[in-house]
Amino acid sequence: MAAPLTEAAIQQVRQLVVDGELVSGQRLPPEAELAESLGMSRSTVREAVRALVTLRVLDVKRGDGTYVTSLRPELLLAGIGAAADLLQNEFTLELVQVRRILEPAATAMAARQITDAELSDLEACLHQMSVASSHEELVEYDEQFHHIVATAAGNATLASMLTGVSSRTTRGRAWRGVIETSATARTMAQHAEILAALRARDPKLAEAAALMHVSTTEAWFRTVLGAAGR
Amino acid sequence: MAAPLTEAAIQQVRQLVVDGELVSGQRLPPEAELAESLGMSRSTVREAVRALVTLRVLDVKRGDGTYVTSLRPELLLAGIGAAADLLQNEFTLELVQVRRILEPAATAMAARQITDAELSDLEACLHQMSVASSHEELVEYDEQFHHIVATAAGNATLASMLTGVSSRTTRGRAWRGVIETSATARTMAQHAEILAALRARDPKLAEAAALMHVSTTEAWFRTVLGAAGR
DNA sequence: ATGACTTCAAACGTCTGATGTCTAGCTTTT
DNA sequence: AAAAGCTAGACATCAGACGTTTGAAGTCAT
Repeated sequence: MAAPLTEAAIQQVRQLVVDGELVSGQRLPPEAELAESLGMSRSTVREAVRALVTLRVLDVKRGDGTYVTSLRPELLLAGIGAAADLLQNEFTLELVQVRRILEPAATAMAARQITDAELSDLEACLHQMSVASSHEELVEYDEQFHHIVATAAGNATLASMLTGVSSRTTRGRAWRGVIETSATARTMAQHAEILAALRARDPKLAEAAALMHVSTTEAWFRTVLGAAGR
Repeated sequence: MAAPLTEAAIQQVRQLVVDGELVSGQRLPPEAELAESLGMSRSTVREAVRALVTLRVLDVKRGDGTYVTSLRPELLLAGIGAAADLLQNEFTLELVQVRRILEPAATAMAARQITDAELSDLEACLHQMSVASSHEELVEYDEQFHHIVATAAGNATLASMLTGVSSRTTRGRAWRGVIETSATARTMAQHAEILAALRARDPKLAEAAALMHVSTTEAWFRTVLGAAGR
């Protein structure tokens, strides 16, 4: 049979992490040693390490060594965002649908435990959006707004996944739609409604406000993709 | 500044895919040509290719060439499952919580459009589970059951994410709990209830049945992690 | 003794070139 | 025309060399 040595190396090192023989923050043996102990050349080990770096399991510090990352959800699930950007148009609506499920749930959770500091941050975001002078700025603070809400839900895994499905490109396209349809005022109002619900610590209301917001985005994509897409 | 050539190569090739210059199924130039056109050595190009293979963007066929994958959600989001297995115990509960959000929603969607063939498959799974003779077999058919439901929801992106958060290790641990607490009969009954709701094409009921099921799992993990975990 | 500067060994980053192995497609044979 | 064998091209792996960066030990002036 074939000899996918690199793949084997990836699995072996990965297994060391799963089994707890390599813990978060720990330093790996130098590439040369690893190569010898795994019975392969340094090039092959490097390819394996590169793969695990891509998965955010390892972190290489040049001139120093290779370390195991914190293995936190924010890192390991960051790939979702990258993946979302690569999905074809065909799946844009699917992404929004997932967001439609996650965002209301997360917003409801946030309503139960959001801090005053986070509420202030949200208000600041809202203000920045209202005075934004460029499309990029608008998207930037919109992203920040939703990220704060997701984080306030107190579930890092959920927050990472939600952030991932709300990738920047999708968000950018949605805002272009908002502007084209002169719905900026309405969208801003929706954000204000979400903030108000959170401030009132009203989970049900927050859930509803978030659903309204995502649904607007969904409707926009449905018309665009339905008309031009295919 | 530093010269992360490999990283640059990854981004460049990735950008070619995003920009549509490399479409799904297309073959890339040979490593040698790529190296020359990107102005770097073959080793470096290989590391970049390896990274993109890990992300399931490229697929290397030895002796033949390197191709762009289908870029479907099942591929690009498969990493979620791998990531879930690497998450520390600390985040197990977070994963279950996400599943608690996604699974009822997906099950409700499935109730609206599941096919008769899929219903038959589910029944077959259920039967296999009832006569399973080993722990592995049980987990196997349980996994299959939920995967069919997720797929029947008609959203490949959602299905991939749901499958990802229901990683095999987590599922295995949950079943161990089911057996330890002699709750096998009850768990089987819950699956039957989900199937019944789907068969009745009753979204609300299906949602409720799925929520009940996931909540049982969540409760189990809460006791285990609360007691021994820390 | 303290702080800043210098030196240096270790480790990663990149390149080169050679050899092994596999695949697809063509050629030959039947 | 179908099956067996052959070959060019492409990936897999290896070995070795050299460049760059980093952290820390060591040095020196204050």
